[in-house]
Amino acid sequence: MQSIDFPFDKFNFNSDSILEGLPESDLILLNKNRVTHQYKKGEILFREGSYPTGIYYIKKGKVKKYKTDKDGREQIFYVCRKGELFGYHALISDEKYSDTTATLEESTITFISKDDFLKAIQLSPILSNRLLKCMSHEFGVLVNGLAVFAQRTVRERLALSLILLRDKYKKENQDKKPVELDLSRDDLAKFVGTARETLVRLLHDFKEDGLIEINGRKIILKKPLELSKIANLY
Amino acid sequence: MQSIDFPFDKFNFNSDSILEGLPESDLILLNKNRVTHQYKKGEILFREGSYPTGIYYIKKGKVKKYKTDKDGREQIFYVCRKGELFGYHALISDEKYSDTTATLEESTITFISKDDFLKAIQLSPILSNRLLKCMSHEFGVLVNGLAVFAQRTVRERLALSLILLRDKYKKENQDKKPVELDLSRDDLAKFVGTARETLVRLLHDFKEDGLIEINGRKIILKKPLELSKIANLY
DNA sequence: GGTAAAATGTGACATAAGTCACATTTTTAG
DNA sequence: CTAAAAATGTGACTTATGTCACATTTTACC
Repeated sequence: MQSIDFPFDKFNFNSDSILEGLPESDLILLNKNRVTHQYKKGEILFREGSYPTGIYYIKKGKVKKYKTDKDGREQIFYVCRKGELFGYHALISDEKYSDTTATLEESTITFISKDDFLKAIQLSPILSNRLLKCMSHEFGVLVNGLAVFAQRTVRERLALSLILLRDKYKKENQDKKPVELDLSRDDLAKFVGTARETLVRLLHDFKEDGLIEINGRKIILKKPLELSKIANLY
Repeated sequence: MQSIDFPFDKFNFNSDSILEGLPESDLILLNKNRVTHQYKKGEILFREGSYPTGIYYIKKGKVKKYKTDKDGREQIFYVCRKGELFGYHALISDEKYSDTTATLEESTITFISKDDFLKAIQLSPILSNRLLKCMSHEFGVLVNGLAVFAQRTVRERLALSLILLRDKYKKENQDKKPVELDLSRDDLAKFVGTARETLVRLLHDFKEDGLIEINGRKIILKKPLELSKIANLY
């Protein structure tokens, strides 16, 4: 298997770092009223334009964050995996959600109420500093994403997307097994930012060139290094 | 003149709010070693990939924030005007700059050193809270920008860009005079995310349709309302 | 004030990528 | 197990937008 040296941090939020190893006292505050809930695939956690009531933590599963335009076209701009926190921006800025978030697969998600979270921020400089650091990092990630959409071709974006998603679909303790991307062509197209038809054709080109393997809906990267060259970022 | 009800906040950072009316004690900390400098048009304040040494505040003028790709293509993703603060993300996240920032016109800019700024954050919960709020807001702004690049046509993006830039080029105490966008075709093309040739042709279409007026490099919006319809956002 | 350099504008052409209309395969549910 | 629904794949066609190669206008500067 090709190993690959890729700057994932330029494209990944780092929200795991917010709660990880937080002092017990802070965790107690946050966990006071937390509720954990099981979601089926495709369930919406919050919608763009609605008001936040709390934040979410993924114990198991994955969610997609996306925008829907006037004509109903969906653009996925981020996929959160296990361990990530989401939904805190709108809450902190006291605004409506700027995106919609839905599960990509069956997921277990913990909800922390608005009051608990805001109180914890006020009382814990550690938490507040971590949020500052995390959101500063996110700024760069989104700017990089924006540049990709503005400057790269669909083919380049697909190559990049496959690399980024492989990282998301990596399972722990399964370093031996190849990573299988398990999402619909539709969702992949919405992540890449293209039409499903175009996506399908490009996938077959990549397969022809031996860069990927396709098993039904599942995609396995055979030559991530070549793909990163096609992404043409650096 | 057409008045226009447009959600500018969805596309503008709000960094003015960070320092505005900050307690005197905090300002003293921040201003301890500040230096104000005059810049000519086109000067670079910092480059993507370099390490931050402080933050910047615009007393007069405008700067563009942009990414340059492998092939040298520039994508402007934000224009800061008088009163805005910039350069704090990389500093807070302790990372390299994710973009390059350069003056768009002759500008007067104050520099606050890294140490002073970081110390002020540690000592002032007000400042730290404002930064949190501001960066949460910026998240939504960048997500909106990303969606625009992923989903809107060049024509739509140009209409939107003209509306957003008019707001940036608005002069205080000159509500009577029409706002003149005074930037090069090249920079406008880089902001819209298109080729200069395409931009020029679309501008002439808009002129034909009476939506804008062109005086040399200067552009005046005659029908912002129509333009906002063309932008096709809501 | 005149000349070089930079910025702007235009025509011709190429092409990446979207759309539409179906065929085929896979999944779901009764 | 089977029918219906959803997801996937394919061919034909259109078009928005980029590229190249210059003409023209504006700006800068000795």
